[in-house]
Amino acid sequence: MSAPTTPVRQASVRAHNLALVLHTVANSADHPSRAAIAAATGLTRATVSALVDDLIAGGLLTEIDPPPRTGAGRPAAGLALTSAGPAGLGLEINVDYLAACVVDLTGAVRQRFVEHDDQRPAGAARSLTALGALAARARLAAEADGLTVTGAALAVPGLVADGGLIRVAPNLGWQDVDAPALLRGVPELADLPVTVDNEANLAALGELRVTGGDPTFLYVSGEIGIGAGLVLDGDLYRGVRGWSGEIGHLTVFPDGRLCRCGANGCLEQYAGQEFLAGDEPLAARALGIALSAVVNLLDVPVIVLGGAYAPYFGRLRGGIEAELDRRVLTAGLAPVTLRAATLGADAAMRGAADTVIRAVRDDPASWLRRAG
Amino acid sequence: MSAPTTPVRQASVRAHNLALVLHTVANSADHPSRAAIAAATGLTRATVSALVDDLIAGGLLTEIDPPPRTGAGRPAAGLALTSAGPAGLGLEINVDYLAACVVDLTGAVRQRFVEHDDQRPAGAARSLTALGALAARARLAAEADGLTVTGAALAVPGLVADGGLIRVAPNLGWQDVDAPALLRGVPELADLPVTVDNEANLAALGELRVTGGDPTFLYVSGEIGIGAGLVLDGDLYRGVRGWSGEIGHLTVFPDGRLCRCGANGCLEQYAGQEFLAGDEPLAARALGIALSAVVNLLDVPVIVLGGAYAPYFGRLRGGIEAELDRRVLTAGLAPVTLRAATLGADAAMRGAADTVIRAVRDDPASWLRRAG
DNA sequence: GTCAAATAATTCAACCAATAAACAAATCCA
DNA sequence: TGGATTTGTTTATTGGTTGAATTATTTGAC
Repeated sequence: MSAPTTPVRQASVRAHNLALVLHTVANSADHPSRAAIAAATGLTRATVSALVDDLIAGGLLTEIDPPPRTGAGRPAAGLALTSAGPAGLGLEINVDYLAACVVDLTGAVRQRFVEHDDQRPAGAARSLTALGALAARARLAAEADGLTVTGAALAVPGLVADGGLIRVAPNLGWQDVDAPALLRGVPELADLPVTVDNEANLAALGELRVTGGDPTFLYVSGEIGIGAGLVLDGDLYRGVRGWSGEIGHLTVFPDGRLCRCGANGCLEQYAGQEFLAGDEPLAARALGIALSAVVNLLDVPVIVLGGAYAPYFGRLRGGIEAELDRRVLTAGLAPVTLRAATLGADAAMRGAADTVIRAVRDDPASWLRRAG
Repeated sequence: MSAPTTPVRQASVRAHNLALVLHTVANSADHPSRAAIAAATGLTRATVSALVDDLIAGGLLTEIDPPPRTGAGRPAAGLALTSAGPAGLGLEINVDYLAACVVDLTGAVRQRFVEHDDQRPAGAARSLTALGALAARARLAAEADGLTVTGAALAVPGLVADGGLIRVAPNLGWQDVDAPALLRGVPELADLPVTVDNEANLAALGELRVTGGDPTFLYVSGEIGIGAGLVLDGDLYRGVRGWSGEIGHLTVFPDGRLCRCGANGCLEQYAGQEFLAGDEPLAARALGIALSAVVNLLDVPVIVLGGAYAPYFGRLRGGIEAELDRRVLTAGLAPVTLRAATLGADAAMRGAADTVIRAVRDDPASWLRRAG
């Protein structure tokens, strides 16, 4: 019933309006004044002033000294997100690399460490220890730079259950790995809250931040496996158990090739990385069939091809669009936009860092309580 | 960014908490006291008292006279939703019948009119005029009974655009029909806000109310066409343009039978009502393939089979579950529950009425303003 | 160069809603 | 009959927004 379940008190009003002001600054193209924020949000100037004072005192906003000039009247003081303040640690573990980055409140990447190395022989414990070391370096460098890392998120190519337990990551050969526990074993990270999520989910969030445009889209990540991240109205849809987006195992040819999952005709067997290069037309057709299922089911107006698909985009596009045109019931009423991803291999790691930042942006009040 | 966009003031706090109290009463198995509501919501007894007073004054709650007895102490006054108060008018137009019902705040069906008649030769204008007459009778009967009909919702087997425009209803032979405008032509309905939605979407909401259990499920309605309503976390997911749930045109056999939509191998060509009776095993297989796509994509834990599927449930179940087991990647981690719908042919009409009631339940403050 | 107009931001009293604590009401149990 | 107990109401307090008045700082006109 979408039942409201928590009471609201005055403090919640303030928390909401703090987030509202912070979002207004974040989504603004220029550096808005307090008055501009008041006009944009519908709050009074008095209220905005009070809220901005809190946000400045808490180190989330700063006044930009040379304010943007206009006509007559007292000049406005421009406001901007601070680049010294809370930051998110984004981590990624994949078949052939480990990566860590720190992103500040403005979305800028402040630290970035990548270690190319085949992780399959290492095993979960060694991989995560190595990642922990990388993460520790990133964190220390960021904090030396005046940032406060408030949390970490880890992207993995696999199924993640509640609590960050990695149920299975087939291409790494992992099963039932408690990644947060292993990362907490690294002293420099022990105090950080760590979340774990599917690589495609986080990559979708990474794309969301940079595209800025459509808040509803499907991000398809073609690696050895094929995953997808579904962003509905600006929020990642993870599914009830967190297992949404397993587009690689959508059936495209019911009696087709046997997949390692045990079923026949999974998309992965036609458009996975290893099949992609040899036969783009078939891959495009299979992708087109699977993607039309998504559009018919969810009415998603935009599809972003990422991971290994991005470099093949030009060769895949025509074949995919042909299937979409034929198979999407509403294709005649409104077209489906097909785009290549823009972030490349960093998407998941940046999306991971972004989840941490997003938590601060969505609930600045709790950061302010913490900052004193 | 799921950006908050509206300011919050004290009045919003009250509006939220009014909805919170109303929901608590609605979702309660018994008739809770003010103190019980306070305990359940986290509000103080004083606040709950004040809110309840408003809700009683506005005619949404009533005190139940013989209160449920407990041990010691002053006896509690039980609270319940009123059965005299706001009500929703649910309308449905389908190939072979017109229907109208009125549902009160408690969810009880207070009026129900069904007119069996083939609508295909009539055309949109005549069908909607006839439905308007039926709706007018239902409304008058309900208001004679002390109810206030606050709005209407219409279920149609077709694609609906913003504003209630029916883009296409293939089985009725309709195209670009402005249903709200035609209904407003009926004098007894002219003042009612009317929304229009897809039949499967509203049937899903109808099932949601009666099942009460899982707030995330897919409702599949097998009629001549096959539609689906997707309920995510208690809310209907309509898609960006309102065209979600077109599961009938999911591709199950890419080179299979030609569908009237122009594509090959749509589910509808294997599991539509006219194909269903002859060959249940194939229908079950096709449904299983399509439904595993849904589960792989969305991690939906429950699927409800309605419409023409409900009577075939026993014969379809095994075949569908076999495909789900084989094709859903996470089938080994957690099973998918398959259920038959419980509401029968009334589901869409009741779901429609429920959307109206739901609006009052979710925002009682605006009803109170109106009620004075 | 001074003053009016304009715009930005702050101050302050008023209001509204929730809270906490005290109080009143109505029952049970000894 | 009286204490214990639970419900519901009353009252003072707190916190946050509003709106109007005030202060601050610039442009432009004379």
